[in-house]
Amino acid sequence: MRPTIVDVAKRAGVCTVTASRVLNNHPNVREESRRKVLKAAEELGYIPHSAARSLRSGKTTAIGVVLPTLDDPFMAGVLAGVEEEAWQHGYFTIISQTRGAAYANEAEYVRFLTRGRVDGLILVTPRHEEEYILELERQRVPFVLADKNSSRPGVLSVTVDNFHGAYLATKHLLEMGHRAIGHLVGRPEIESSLQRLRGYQRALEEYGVEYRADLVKNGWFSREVARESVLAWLEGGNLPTAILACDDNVAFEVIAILTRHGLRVPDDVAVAGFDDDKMDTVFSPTLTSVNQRSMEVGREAVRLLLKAISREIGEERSIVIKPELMVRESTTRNRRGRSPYGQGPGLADP
Amino acid sequence: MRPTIVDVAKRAGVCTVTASRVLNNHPNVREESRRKVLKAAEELGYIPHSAARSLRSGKTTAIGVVLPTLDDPFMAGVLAGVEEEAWQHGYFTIISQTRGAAYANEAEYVRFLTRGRVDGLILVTPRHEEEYILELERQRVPFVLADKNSSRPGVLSVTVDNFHGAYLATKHLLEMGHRAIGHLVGRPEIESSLQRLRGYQRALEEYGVEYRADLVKNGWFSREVARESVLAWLEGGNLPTAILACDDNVAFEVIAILTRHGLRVPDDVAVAGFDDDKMDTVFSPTLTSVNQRSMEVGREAVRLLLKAISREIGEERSIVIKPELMVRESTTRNRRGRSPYGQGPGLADP
DNA sequence: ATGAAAGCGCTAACAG
DNA sequence: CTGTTAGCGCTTTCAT
Repeated sequence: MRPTIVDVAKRAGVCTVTASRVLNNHPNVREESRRKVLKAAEELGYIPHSAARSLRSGKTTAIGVVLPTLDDPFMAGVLAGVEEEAWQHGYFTIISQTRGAAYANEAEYVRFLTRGRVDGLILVTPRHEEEYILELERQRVPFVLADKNSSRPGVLSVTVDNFHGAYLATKHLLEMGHRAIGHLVGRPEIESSLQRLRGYQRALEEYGVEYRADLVKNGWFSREVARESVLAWLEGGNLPTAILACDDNVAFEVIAILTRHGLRVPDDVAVAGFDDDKMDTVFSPTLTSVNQRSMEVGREAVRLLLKAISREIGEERSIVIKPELMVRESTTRNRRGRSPYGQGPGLADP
Repeated sequence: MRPTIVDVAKRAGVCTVTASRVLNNHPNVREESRRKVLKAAEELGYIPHSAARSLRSGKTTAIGVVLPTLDDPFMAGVLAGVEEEAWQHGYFTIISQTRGAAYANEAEYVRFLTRGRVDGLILVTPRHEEEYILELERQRVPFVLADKNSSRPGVLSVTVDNFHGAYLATKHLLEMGHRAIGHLVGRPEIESSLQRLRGYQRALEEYGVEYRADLVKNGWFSREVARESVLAWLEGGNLPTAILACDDNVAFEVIAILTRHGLRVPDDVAVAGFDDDKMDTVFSPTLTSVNQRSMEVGREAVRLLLKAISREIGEERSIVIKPELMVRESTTRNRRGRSPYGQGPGLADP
């Protein structure tokens, strides 16, 4: 049988409470006792039982993150920030991915983690809010929403200023002289996608450029969908001179399609994306993109959550991260000419 | 205070045992009792306390995955497979990333999860094995190593046949007529990288091509390191006619450097990578790559782990996943000519 | 089909 | 500085 704290205490010749104190770095323990307990624990290969500890103490020293997928640069960034910040504060991070709507297991994961497994939760872009946000509130489980403004007031959240991101990118395109600027929208049911659309519209307004519905099409964070949209523009003869994609993956696809149709980026059409993916600087033209500072989102979410856990929440219930625009070749005319070595590899046919 | 099972039982007018039975779908409960308990639980917003449940039952219905990073297509694939398979068997998946050697928190995460949080562990490419594998064995914690053959016999593991993957790729390059084939090695301290090196060597042997030490350089899964290696070849005048990179990220970098130096891929130098990254088919030339079937790795790891948890381990203690070679343009001479629309975007200067 | 009693492993509160 | 007592919330006997 695996050793318990009783075995450790027995072996060290002290009572379990003393052993517990040593194992938890409490003060007021004689040096000799401390030594003996640690030695006994070491010899027995003792590992404390988390469940027992949590049950008694009411603490888990863990925070949970629930998100739809891990195969995404934004998510990876958030998680890196969460892990780093949590670790610094002595917390472990437990991640669960719900893998999309197919399973609809999001609520189950939240419930699973909620009681006794973590001290608080970070929900990244939750889909079926309604189902369990209320429950979390009722249970008084500390939680923070990341990358989504909750409709419920008072809910803690860290969001990227998507409006501002799209605004910056669109403004940049306007300043480069573009007037027919297309936008491939992520998903109409996702709040952040709508905010980007508004940021795009605002920039147009500011420059006195009329909003054209035919220049706004579906992007859906999907290459296939984006392809259809671009093809529709091409066939309709109303191809914009600049395109703001919903993410870099889609932006790459857009560049590929345009290139295949004999158009050059950025000379004929400028293209910008979202995410500042690490691939952005590998290929030519390098991709102009909105950096959402995802690690910062993760870090702030943890800071907010830890405050909620220790019931020190102040005024600040909603943190907004300002994205940055990374201007690169895909939107910059008169780029430093072609490579002196001739044409490099282009983009692939599908 | 959050409701406990006692509250639920009281409200339903039964004892806690009956409530527990209902909540755990035990048979032998009158339909009326069942109804009453479920109603009470619903009304109170009851969520069972995981820690208490685990402490008593000795089960968690959760499996843990510990891995160094999430920002990697192989890891994302493994995790997708794990989550899918585990969910099908009624298990939750808890993931922890240790974020590299910087923290050296790998062992701490393993210990943290080990007792009372999960029923078993999947360790993906563990770095500091020695530190805790022994401990896990001693504690009789079921665990499976993924993507790494343990030095200890009897340890459960799922590995990609890296030897075979590199062998397939090298053989393909040989069949395309190449004789000076370079290899950028991942990391000499990682077993899988060494296995790939051996697979590469074996293929050369089979084709009677002599192994040249000068054609094997550092890749380190790092763009910077790969760049140095390629530059060394260029300056040394011993550039191979084909290069097998340690992963797709490095392969992209290689293509970028070669292109910048006026060389064309695959016409002057063929390039292949590992991972079958989703970017492989976006850019031209599309990238030939070894698909490691990472999802399958994850699925098999779960199957093995669940057997270990239920103590039904049979003969099969070590599963080997056969990778597949995805042949694409970057290694295929006489590719279907240039795009009829002229040169597409090339690869970027750094 | 239901309940009473016991205790999983640990630590907070108190007493010494 | 150390120990005794109690009990976190739940499920597993074992009895009825």
